Amino acid sequence: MNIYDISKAAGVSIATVSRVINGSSSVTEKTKQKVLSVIEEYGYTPNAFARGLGLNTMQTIGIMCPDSSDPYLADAIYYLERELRQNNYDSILCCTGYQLSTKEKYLKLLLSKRVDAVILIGSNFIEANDKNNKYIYDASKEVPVILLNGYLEGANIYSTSCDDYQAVYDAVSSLINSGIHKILYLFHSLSYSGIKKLNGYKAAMTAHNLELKEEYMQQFSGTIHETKGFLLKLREDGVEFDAIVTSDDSLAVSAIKYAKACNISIPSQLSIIGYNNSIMAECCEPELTSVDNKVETLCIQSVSTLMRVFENSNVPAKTMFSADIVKRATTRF
Amino acid sequence: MNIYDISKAAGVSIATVSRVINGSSSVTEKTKQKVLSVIEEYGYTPNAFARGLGLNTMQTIGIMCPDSSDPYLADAIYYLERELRQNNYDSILCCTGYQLSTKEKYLKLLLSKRVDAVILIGSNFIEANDKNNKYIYDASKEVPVILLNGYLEGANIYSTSCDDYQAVYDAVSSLINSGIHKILYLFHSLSYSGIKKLNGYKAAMTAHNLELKEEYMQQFSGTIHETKGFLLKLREDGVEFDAIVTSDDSLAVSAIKYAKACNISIPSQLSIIGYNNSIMAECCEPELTSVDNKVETLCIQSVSTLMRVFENSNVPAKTMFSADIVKRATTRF
DNA sequence: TTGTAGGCGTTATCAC
DNA sequence: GTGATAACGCCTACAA
Repeated sequence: MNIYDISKAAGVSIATVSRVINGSSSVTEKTKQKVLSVIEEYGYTPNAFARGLGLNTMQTIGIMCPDSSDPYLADAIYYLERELRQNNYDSILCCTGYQLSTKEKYLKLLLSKRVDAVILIGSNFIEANDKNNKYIYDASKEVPVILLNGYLEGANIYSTSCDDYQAVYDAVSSLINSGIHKILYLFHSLSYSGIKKLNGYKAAMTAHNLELKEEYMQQFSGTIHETKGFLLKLREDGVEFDAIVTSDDSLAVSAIKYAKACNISIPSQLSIIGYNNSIMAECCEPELTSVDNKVETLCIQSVSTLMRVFENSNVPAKTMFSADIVKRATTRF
Repeated sequence: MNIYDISKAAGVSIATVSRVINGSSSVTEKTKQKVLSVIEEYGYTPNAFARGLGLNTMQTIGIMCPDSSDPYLADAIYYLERELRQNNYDSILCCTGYQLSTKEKYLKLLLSKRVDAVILIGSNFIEANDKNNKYIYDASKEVPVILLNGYLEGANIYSTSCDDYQAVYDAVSSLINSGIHKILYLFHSLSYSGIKKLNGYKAAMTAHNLELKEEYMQQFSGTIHETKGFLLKLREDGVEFDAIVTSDDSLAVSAIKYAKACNISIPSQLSIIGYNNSIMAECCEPELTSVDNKVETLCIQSVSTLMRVFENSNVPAKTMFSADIVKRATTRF
């Protein structure tokens, strides 16, 4: 069932059928109705591949993220998909894991499918060594590249992010102002935003004349229970702290488990601040004070930016939102 | 840059170029190398739309789910995408929400994009009133339909599910055998698997000669805190229970919050069993005993079933796995 | 307002 | 082993 069959059945040319389908210019109401009724009768649907071939687009955006089951990234995917669909775009999802080689491979693959743009969720895509970002620059030569919570300077690259530096700076400052000085900063990785968060911690400590100790800046990746074990080990090794600020809610949940295991009471003896304000922050006990970095806002903005890029509007290459801190029960302020 | 440009530069015909690209039949090693080097030089990538038009496939599967930010569904999406990609298929994600009209609309939309198959995650797509499932039967006339945790009988419809009935039956029986008789069953919806779970509860109670009270079968949808409020209200209204079995981990987390609020100790005074064994089960305190309904297994099986359908292998229309109960700290057994 | 014809870039079927 | 050439189904100048 194609446009020829319809044209034959309706007694018009394929051009007219096409015009009706695309609601385009001047077609007599009468012929239009005729065609529509035939289309209805035969249950005809235009072939998206043929259309794609001609128009060189299938209205599809590639969404890449390391791991769609991470609650924070899952949220982002949800909002992005919703916004894109509202603009008549489909989303091809691609979970890359955290390896550079796989990211490169999958980004190429996505481009070979001729997506109209690519959205990279999370700063894990930006490598510290800039020459490893070549795959992103390469992509930007073909389609617009949208970075969510990452930043890279380049033509056709647009980034929307949250001010992670300031967020951690504020969180740490709040703790210090409430009289807590021994603050451990626990993080997953030194991705683009990972570095900004760490710098926020450093700056806040320094600004308040507190010594920056290596032992207070700990990187760890593992399950919730492995992370708990890591903290127990730290304590055994004599590292003392009255607060833990983390780069991710799951690390903060681990911190709560750690406190439980040691009979340390929260927040009187230990304050904890998470990051992302994900569902995990509400599941734990006590409920977690967490930085809300505005995923929904970021996603809405990203898609809106992309649509404006498609329209050739003048679009800023970088947009930044400030974060909020959602106070719950793991802090005293 | 298309196949003509390459053929010209390599001094061969487009047919030969095509053969080289697709690694197909007899091409001299020499001409093959010649073509490959030209392709390399020009950085040529075949046009996926044109290929799609000819082959009538772009190796793409539509994945539908009500809400990709739900931790359980997010897991499923992750595993499905991974398995599909291993089989050289892309995934178009489509979050439909819970409204029938939207599900219908989006399923049609997906089909109009000419996906090779559709995977529906979760039993929310199966309507109790079978005539409302017409949209699924319609879809199955065009492409294979894979149901994950749902069941519908029909040609070209394949379902992979977890034995929810037995899982709840076993969970409730375990409680009863440990001496607990006042068991509240709390659930979100009466979807296909929702009904099976409820029936599992009923059967277990009946099998142990316990009265089936309406007040012990409660349906509620809301946030974690709203659900906590609902349980508090139930208690105020005089409903007494020593255990809460839920259809979803988030409900179980709410139950924990409820117990906390009433100073009821877990599990000595109140046992709680969740469902899905999602990340939430490990975040809460005490950690949640939860039914593991094997998402990863379900996803692997679903994709493998689909691939066999594509090969025209003989494939069973229905596959069912049994669930496990993961014992943590909210139960005494 | 409507129709004709060419182009989009492949793959596949023939001949040679 | 390789090369013409016809689909695949749509959109869109251009012509009528």
